[in-house]
Amino acid sequence: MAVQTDTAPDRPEQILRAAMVCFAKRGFHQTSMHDISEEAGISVGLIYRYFASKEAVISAIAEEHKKELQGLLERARCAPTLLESLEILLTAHCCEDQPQMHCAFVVDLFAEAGRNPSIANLVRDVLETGMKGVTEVIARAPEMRNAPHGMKPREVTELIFAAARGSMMRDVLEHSQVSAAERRERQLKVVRQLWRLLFNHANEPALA
Amino acid sequence: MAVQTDTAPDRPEQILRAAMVCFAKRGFHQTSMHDISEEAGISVGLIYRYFASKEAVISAIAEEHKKELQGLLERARCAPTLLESLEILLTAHCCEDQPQMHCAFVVDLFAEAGRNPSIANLVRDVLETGMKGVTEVIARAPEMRNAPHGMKPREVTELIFAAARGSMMRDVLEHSQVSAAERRERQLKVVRQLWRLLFNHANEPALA
Amino acid sequence: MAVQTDTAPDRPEQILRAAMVCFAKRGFHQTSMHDISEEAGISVGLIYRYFASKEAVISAIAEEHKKELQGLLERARCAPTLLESLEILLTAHCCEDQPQMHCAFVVDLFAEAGRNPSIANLVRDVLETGMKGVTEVIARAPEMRNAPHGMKPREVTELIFAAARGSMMRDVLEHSQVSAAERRERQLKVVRQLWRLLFNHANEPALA
Amino acid sequence: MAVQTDTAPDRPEQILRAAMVCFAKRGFHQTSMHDISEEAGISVGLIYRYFASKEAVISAIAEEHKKELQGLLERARCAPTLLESLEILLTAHCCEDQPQMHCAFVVDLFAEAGRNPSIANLVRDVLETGMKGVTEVIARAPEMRNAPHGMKPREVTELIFAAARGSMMRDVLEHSQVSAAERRERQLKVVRQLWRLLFNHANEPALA
DNA sequence: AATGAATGAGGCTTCATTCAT
DNA sequence: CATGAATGAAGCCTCATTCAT
Repeated sequence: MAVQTDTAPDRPEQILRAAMVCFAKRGFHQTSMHDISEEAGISVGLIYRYFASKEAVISAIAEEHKKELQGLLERARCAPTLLESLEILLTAHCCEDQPQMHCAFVVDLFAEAGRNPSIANLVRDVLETGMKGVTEVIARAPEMRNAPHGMKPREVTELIFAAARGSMMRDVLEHSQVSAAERRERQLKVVRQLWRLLFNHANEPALA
Repeated sequence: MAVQTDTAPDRPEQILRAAMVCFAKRGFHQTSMHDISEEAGISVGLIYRYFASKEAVISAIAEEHKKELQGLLERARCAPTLLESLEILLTAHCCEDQPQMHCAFVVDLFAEAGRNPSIANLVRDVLETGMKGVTEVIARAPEMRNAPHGMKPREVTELIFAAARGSMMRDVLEHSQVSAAERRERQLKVVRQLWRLLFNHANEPALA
Repeated sequence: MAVQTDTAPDRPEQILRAAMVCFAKRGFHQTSMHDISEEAGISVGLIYRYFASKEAVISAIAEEHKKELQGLLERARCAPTLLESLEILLTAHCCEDQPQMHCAFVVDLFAEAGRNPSIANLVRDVLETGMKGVTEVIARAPEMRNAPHGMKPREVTELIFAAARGSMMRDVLEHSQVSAAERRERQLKVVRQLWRLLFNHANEPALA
Repeated sequence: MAVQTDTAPDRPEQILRAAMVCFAKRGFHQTSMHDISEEAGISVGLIYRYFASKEAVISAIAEEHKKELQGLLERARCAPTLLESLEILLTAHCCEDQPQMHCAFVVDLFAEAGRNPSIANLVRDVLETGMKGVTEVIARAPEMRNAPHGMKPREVTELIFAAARGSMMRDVLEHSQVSAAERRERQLKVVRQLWRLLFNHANEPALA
């Protein structure tokens, strides 16, 4: 029924994608509306037809970030083993192709959340969603049964997420010096260490 | 010979303290030079007698952050047990009195580092200093001898720092909702869990 | 098809004209962007849509000055006698109606050229264009054939231009005290004297 | 009687010399009081003990310029021949050693005179003094008796000064590209041409 | 006599936002 | 729906001038 599906552009989507690129490159407050309009290939005024203000764009992006994270969660949930789930979750920020979340953007988002309550609420919401999902996955994991650490699933999740966020912050520092692939490799090593710490039997020898 | 020690203000210090307050409250790019001058109780022009530019103020703060971290490291090195060392290191960002580093500021600093190479270098430098120090502490710790995880000291440090940074990011989200003391308590719990994971024998009972 | 030719203002032109007025009145460095915007009846920001910076405005004016000089040159080239050519060239700065070059502005331009290499290049370019044109006019003039001074066309041009510039500098001193017409009259006298010196036989009687 | 003649510095003189250097280098309005104080090796505040304002410094410099020009005039008056007098007068701006007048400064002075009436008065005064002196020299010159041009001494002076000023403006454009010696050489050629035009018998062949 | 810390107005420039077309 | 010209507040920074020491 819908005509011109390929010629009628989804303006909001187009704008958000452009904004995402700019935000990841320069941060929220270093990005001007003109930057976004240029990246999107449209006029400045048109942005205001779909978003009330620059802040609205930022919020919308945070919403999109939430959806991406939900998708990620879904993929993690479907992974055959717990280790693979964790690998998916913890290295998501390493692949910087596609409309994926760049680590610089996420760090900026948290920084913004520190001052802007509405962003903070959004980010908290995203985070809680993600953590609930992961907590479930972990609670169901057979590895948890023999885990020697005595931590509750939620506690494990907190630790995992903290490590993931911390790695993201680190990545930001080496953004242009290390390739995404290299970072991913390094990150995977850390995930496996964490996994071994958490779920392997203590007497199993480390393999590397 | 120097009289009036109390009336002669240390302008650079005064400015940096004011800037720190503003940066923590609003972030670098949301803080105007006027904000800083007002917070410091001086005129805008006076800032420029001591700092060449706004960026110079940011860099100077980062330098100060480095010194604080070095002091923290010293204290951690002197702690009687490894667990106490880690507690000092990992919860430093929780006490927000005194000229201490606010977590919001640190997250903003990392975000800025993602785009500004000179800031990135500074932060990398600070980080490396901190990590070297902690790696030494860990390498010397008797707990490492019986550690079942097979990780090298540096690897352990990386994990610890990632968790610490990740916690800081989380803190940013709840800045005004949770008291520093509460956050500290929660954070200590995580540290102990991490410590147990890393250094305690699996069959040893948890302490706290 | 283009309607409203009278309501659509040529912004760059409007800005340059306003800037010209301000620069002639106050000099480059005494003129603020606000002065220009006010003189043009527009907002400050709008200037930046058409010119990248204040310096760009100065350069653009210098370019326009070049074009005016080329027009002047054309008119001089078409004059029936050499004397008339010279009168056109040497008294151009006396009539301060129309979008013409004010002498105060030109003196300021040279002063600026003394420190700003990019302006210096522009002015040199303008000057060279003018001098080449005049040299040609002189070389072709029948008066040169019997000229007793033995100077090459280029040398004559240099002298003429020096005298013209020197007169302009003088004019600057009496800008508001003497009318343009008076200055022109006085200037014409000097031109004729120079002309007689250069091209008339000594025994020929003065004309004016 | 005067003690410490060599240790007690003549502050006003010292300040003016420094200001002169700065003005020649950067122009009046690009020179800050701090620039001057630095060049003079004193504090900013001290300048205000001797001069009421920046404008007062500019005026004082113009006064000094007047004195220098008077000295120049004296030397020109003492020259054995008219040609030598003219050479002294017209090439003064070429030697840029000593506390002499730099051409960039003079052009800037005229530009300033175009807007600042008090400076304009000063410059006019200087100019008139100079022109009177030169007119006298010319009136007395034996060359004037046989001069074929029929110009009055004052008219000749006007022409000479115009050419001199015009040359100075030109010099400003090539300030850093041509050495003072080269400029002087070139300038001398022009002076001699002008002299020949004015005072040589028409039938004398040009030599150089 | 001399210093230089301190002020604050003002200059250049950017940018979120509006609106006529 | 779309454009982009236009606005003006605000940001960073400079600088003439003052004044306590």
